[in-house]
Amino acid sequence: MPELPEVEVLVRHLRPLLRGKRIRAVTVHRKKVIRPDSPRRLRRVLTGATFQGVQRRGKYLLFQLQRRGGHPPVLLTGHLGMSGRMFLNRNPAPLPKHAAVVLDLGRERFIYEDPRYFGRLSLKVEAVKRLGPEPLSRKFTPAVFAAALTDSRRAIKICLLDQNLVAGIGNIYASEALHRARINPCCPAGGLTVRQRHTLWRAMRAVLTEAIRFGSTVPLHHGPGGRSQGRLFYYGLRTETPRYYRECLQVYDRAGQPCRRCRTPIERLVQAGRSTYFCPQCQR
DNA sequence: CACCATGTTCCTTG
DNA sequence: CCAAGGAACATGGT
Repeated sequence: MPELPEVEVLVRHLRPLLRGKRIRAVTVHRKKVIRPDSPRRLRRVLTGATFQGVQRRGKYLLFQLQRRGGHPPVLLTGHLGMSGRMFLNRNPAPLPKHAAVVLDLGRERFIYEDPRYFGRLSLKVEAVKRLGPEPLSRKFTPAVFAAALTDSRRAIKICLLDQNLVAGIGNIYASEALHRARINPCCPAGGLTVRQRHTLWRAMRAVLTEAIRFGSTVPLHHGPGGRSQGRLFYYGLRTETPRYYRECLQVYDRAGQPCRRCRTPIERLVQAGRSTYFCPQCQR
């Protein structure tokens, strides 16, 4: 589930659904996902609080909550890890197998479920404060991006995954952006020309913006008739094509398949223990 | 059984 | 100090 576009689409989906809803009860099924908070503290802070807004910062969801009794507002932060999902359910309905935290909202409930439990739902904000600039914000200019890459001898793909350099890029969109910019993922970041940095800056923003427009890689549910027929719905937004956006990716998870631009087989390599996909022809 | 997976943190080594 | 590499976390898919 988890890169900037997936989180952005989820936030847009949740925002109107949560606004004004009051938390009646908090159930923590997996303590590790609320670390370093305790279930008791989370219950004490959240019970009775009302959702005011939902924002995104990098891959984090930020839930702004208004408390009663003159207490200051509180910020609940969420991260989906590798496999997390957040959604609303009608209240008396079966919980998913890996429900980690459930917020009782009265007639509905908010469910954070995560089979691998790598994600977080907590009151901790330190990691959010350390994040680099938002790649789609106006403050993220080509100059800001170029400056962040100077003097770095790390491979450019590794830099794109560094959340303190730019917030929100993950393994899928790092490969996609580099292919779009026609830059080899192994290039030392500090060795890129000014022109290449500008091209990559534009490619990153284009790839992220397009993914958001298409509803990102993860469908929330299918239209009437299920998977076999009807349209796919991505967090409530109808897609522009009757296909998974995942199938529109240029290189990610396409090792051995022809590059959509030049037909050369896509290659896979491992950087920092993670797969990188690229076209050896288009990307020098 | 093997290997892979949209992420982050911590630890060790150079 | 920086960089790179590996392990850990925990479960599911192929």
